[in-house]
Formats: sequence, C-alpha cells, structure tokens
Amino acid sequence: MKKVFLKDIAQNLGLSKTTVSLVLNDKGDENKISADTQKKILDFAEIHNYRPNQLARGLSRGKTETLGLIIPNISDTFYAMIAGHIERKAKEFGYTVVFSSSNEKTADEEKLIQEMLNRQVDGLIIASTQQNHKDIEQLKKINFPFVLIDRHYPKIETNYVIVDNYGGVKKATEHLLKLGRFKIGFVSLNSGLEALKQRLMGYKDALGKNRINSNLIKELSSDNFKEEMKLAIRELIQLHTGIDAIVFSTHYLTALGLRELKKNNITVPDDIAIVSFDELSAFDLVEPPITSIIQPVNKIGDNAVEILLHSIANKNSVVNKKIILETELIIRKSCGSD
Amino acid sequence: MKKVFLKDIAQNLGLSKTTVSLVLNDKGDENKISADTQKKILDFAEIHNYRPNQLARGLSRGKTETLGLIIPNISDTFYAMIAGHIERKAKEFGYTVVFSSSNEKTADEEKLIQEMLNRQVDGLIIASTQQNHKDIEQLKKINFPFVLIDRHYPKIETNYVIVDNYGGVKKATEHLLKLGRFKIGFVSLNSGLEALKQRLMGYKDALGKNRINSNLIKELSSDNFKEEMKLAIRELIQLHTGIDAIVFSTHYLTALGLRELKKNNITVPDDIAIVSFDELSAFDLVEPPITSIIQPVNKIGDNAVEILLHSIANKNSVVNKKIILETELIIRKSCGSD
DNA sequence: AATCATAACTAAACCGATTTAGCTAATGAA
DNA sequence: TTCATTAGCTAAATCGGTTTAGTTATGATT
Repeated sequence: MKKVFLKDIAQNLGLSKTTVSLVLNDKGDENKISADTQKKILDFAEIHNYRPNQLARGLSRGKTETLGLIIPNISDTFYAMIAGHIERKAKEFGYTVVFSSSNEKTADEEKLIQEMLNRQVDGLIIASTQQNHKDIEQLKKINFPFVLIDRHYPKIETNYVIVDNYGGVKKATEHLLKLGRFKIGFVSLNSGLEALKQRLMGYKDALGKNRINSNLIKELSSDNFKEEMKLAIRELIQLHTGIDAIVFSTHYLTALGLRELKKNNITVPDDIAIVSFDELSAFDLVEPPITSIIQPVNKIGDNAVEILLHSIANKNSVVNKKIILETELIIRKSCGSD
Repeated sequence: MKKVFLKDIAQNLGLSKTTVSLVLNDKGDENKISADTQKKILDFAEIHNYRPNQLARGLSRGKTETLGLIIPNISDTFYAMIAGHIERKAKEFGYTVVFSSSNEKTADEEKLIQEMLNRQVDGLIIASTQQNHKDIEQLKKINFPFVLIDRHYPKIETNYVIVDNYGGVKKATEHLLKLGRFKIGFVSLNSGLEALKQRLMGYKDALGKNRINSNLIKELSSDNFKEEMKLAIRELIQLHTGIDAIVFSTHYLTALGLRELKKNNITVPDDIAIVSFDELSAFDLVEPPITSIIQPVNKIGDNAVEILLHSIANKNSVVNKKIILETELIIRKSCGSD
C-alpha cells in the first residue's frame, strides 16, 4: 500500500490531474465535471486513502491555513491556557497552530518571527517581549497579518488584544483600602513590560499621591527574582514599614512571595493581606485562598483569532483593531474580607 | 522592498539558481564555488534579507524539520510542561513543533494524525487516547517515525516514554500505610487509560488482598467527574467506612476532591490524609501542602525528542525504544507525616 | 599537439499540488 | 446546413526551492 498522489489517481482513472484536483477541492460542479466522473474520483481517493501534500498545496495556493503563535513560554499556565483557546478557535475555522516560545528573549523572538514567515504561516499571534520594534515594523511594512496579545507596543499602530492591567490593579488596591489596609506593598518585576508599568500605575493611582511609599514598592529583576524575593519580603516586613497588605503583579510572584511570608511566620491575611494579579489553578485551595485579579484568557484567545482571520481575509483594507478586556477580581480570604 | 527569491539573487548576480542554492546551503566549498562568488551571494542574501520558502524547501527535500505533537490538552499543566520541554529540546536540533489537542477524543486524534502527515511533519510525538489502534498500526506499517508519550499501547510494539505509574502509586500508598493509615481510598477516572489502570494496581498491590475494599475505590466518569466527585467524597466519608486516607489518581482530581473534603468539614490530614498523583504548581502552598507523586516532565520531553530524532535519522533500522521513568514522591503535610 | 584533470559553474528535471487558458464533441437554434 | 453554445475535460505553466548530470575554460602532462 504505497502512498498515492494526485497523479496516480489521474492515471488510474484515465483522467487529468486538473480534473482530479478540481473534484477533490469541491470545485467539480462549478467546472461541470460529470457526476459520474466525480464519484469515480472521490471513491478512488477514499479507497486509497489519498492525502494531499500540504506543502505542495500551500506552495501553489500561497496559503497554508496555519497560524503562528509566539509566546514567552508555553509552560506558563497563563500562556498555556491562551494557547489552548487559540488552538480551539483556530481549529473551528480549519486552521492549525504552530507555536514557539521566545523565553522572553528578544533575539529569540526575532528569529522565531522570521522562521514563521519562512514557513509561510498565514498570520501571526504574538505575545512580544516588547523590545522588538524592528520586526513589528517590518511586519507592518510588508502588510503581513498579525495580532499582538497580552503585550502591545503603545507607539506602534497594530491590532492587539490586551487586558486592562491598570484598571485591574486599581480595583484590587481599592478593595484593600476599603478593608482598612492602608500600608500596601507592591511586588513586581523590573522587566520594563508595559503591562507591569500599567499595573504599577493602577496601584499608585488607587493609593493616591499621599500614600505612596517607595519603600513598599519592590521591582525584582527578571533573571534573579527568586533570590531577590527573599530579600524583598524581608525588607517589606521590617517592623518600621508597618505594611499590612501586598499586591503581587503576577501569579508566580504571588506563589513565591507567599512561600516567603510563611517562612517568616507572617500570617495571611491577619498580618498582611495579599492580592495576586493572575492566578494558578489551585489558588482557591491555598491557605488562605488567594484573592486574584483574573484575566479572560478565553476572550483573549477568541478575539485574537477572530481579528487575525479577519485581517488575513481583508489584507487590502488595513484597519487595526484594539481590544482591551476587563479583568475580574475574585475575592477570597487572603484579603481578610470575611 | 519586495520579497526576494532565489531566482532574484541568481539573476541579479548573473549566476544560476543552482550556484546560489548550493552556497546558501553551505555546500559551496564542496562544490568548488569560488570564495569570491560565495561572498557575493551571501552578502546579497544578507542585504536583501533573503528568506527561503520552507514549503518549497520541504517539498523538494522531502523533509520539513518539523515535529508534530498531539496531546489531549495544551491547557493542562502537565501537558503544557511537556510541550515546553519538547519544544526546547526540538529547537536545540533545529526542529519546530506543531501541536494540536485531541481533547481526549479518538476521532479528533485520528484526524490530527492524518493532518500532521499531510503537513509532512518529519515525525510525531503522541500522547494518545489509547483507543486509536488503527492509526498507530498504520504509522508502523508505513514506517513513519513516532514516539508515544505518557500513554502507550501495551499490545503494540512502538517507541514510548512513560512513567512507572504502578510503582509511583505503590510507593505513595506504602507511605500512607507506614504512617498508620490503613483504610485508604482511591479516586480515579474510569477512562480506561492504561496509566490509570496501573495506578489502581499499584494501590491495590500496596494494600495487599486483605485490605482492599471496593467501597473505597471510586472511578468517576470522564465527562461528568466534577459532579460525581461530590457524591464520591460524600460516600467515602460516611462514618461506617472508617476511611483515613485518599489517593487521587491525577492532579485536578486532587484539587477537586480537596475542595469537597473542605466543604464537608473534613480536616486534612487529621481526619483524612491525601496523596496526589501529579501536582499543580501551587500544591506546596495549599493547606495542607499536598504530598505528590511527581513525574519527570523534562525527561519525558527530552527522551521523546531524542528517540524521535534518532528514528527519523535511522528510518531503515527500526528499533523500538521503551523508556519507563521513575516518579518521585514529594512528601508534604497532607499525609500528616510531621 | 593531443590528452587529461580540475575548477567553476549551469540547464533542466523534480517535489506534488493548483490554476489558467483552451480544446473537442455534442447539442440546439436559426 | 451552419454556427454558436455548452458540457466535459486537459495541457502546461506555476509555486520556490533542491539536485543530478552535465558543460566550458584553463592549466598541467606527456
């Protein structure tokens, strides 16, 4: 049972490749191929398990029905969830997803984008390192369909789907204030990501100028945050800071920070209340269950795919869609609200 | 700045496509292309940002440097981690990964395998639904390189990388026995997956014939386990069962089960100790921190890629590699050991 | 002067599909 | 009877590379 090609079908049935191709692509009727011939072709293909070579197909049609997805890290729950939704949505429209992780490295991201282009993906969904203006501009210049997710370039006009980082943290911080926590710390990364800047701003704006205390703001370095967290927590809980709450800017910092707090015998929420931006799937089981600002991963994925497919279909008319989704504050015991 | 093709380079430099292709594929020296010409070509390609079309390349070379990965669900932490490791390892060897989720549906898996073949991936890594003998046999018949991970077909000779499910659970159950817990329950799914059967066997063998009590074994249906968990936990904690420990056969069941136990005011581990096969990333923060049997995701990924690349390279000599990796028991408070 | 090697390069086939442009025979209308 | 139309099909170009099997010019060898 050797592999059967279009040519084989044509030869065996005494027809041309053209006819066979047309029929198999469901263009038989519009090309007036007789019902009889069509049936013969379809039957033969079925019986011999004909499977078109998608490379050849893609090459001649100039389309691959493939979307490229570039994310920082597929092992991160957040991106894994997004990838899952993107894949599901893409599949609905007959598209396959190729993914690659940039590991937050701009150089890797550059390479990946080029590779994806080489592979002739029809469009790209990118959660960028945000240090890659060059490629983003290039994609724009060659009018290549793409959507940024999670992170966007404020100074470049593109399609994007992000969440309201500012509003999310503001809401959460205000929640803490309402509960009488006024000395609120903020632990984040100094990666320079726009999203983190927004989260910091949300925190600051919620506090208001008078309450901001830069000693309570810790921005850890991305490469060494595990080590630095230990120090940061120790500094924050020094007696003289009087800290009574901490906002963590992302899920894994929360997990890390909570571990440190526990090691230092701090009781959450009695001594210090905590809020997490984004969550891990067991945050409701953690002691105490953690109040989290959660992101609508499904909407991010769905919107990204829809926008991308739309701009693939309408390559000529470039209209950039900008979507900012709301976050949701899930209130649990870590703020001591009950 | 329009796209530049091989032909363009050739024309602009007054050379043939052959020469250009050879040089760009680093075969200039062995084909005695002069250093001068080589430099010209490389420079031109560099300046004009030449990017070979991988479809064309793949079509004519019969290779795509792409691996297909089929898993039940990319959103599941466990598979996301594996995917991450597979991707990283594949990248080391210059391969890209295309993934697709089967959602545990055999029909979907069948379709995905065919699609991957159509796309001319060089090899497949599959975490199968285990109901797909047909395609696995077909892959063998056409001598297509593939590796099964996480789930294998005991009755079919293939490459595979799995973990010692039996041993993992046995070890964990014995740990509970050593701590004086004799009435141990087992909560799993009735999906028919070999791995789950093995886990059940590990549990039974650790207990020994005398202690097995089928009332303490709950196998929930895959479609409705969330609802059934409520009932299962309620049945297990009926006073007359005297249950003092539960082994959960997979991470999300543990999370679910623990929630139910808490709702029923059961104290873990005082009333009931628990052990989880596989974990979620915050299991050490959960109250109580959960003793877990963890799987070496990195080794699974690394081994799978290595074996696959090996069998791609040696298509002729088929030697099936079977790897069974050890699990590790991470002891935390949920067994009451401290 | 004839022969041979080698350096440096190329023409053309090929991978497996899609698609444009056009052909032939049969039918129907005038 | 003739011409136009249409049904039904096909030849060949094309997509953008790789690769096989040469070719040509030059210098060395006898």
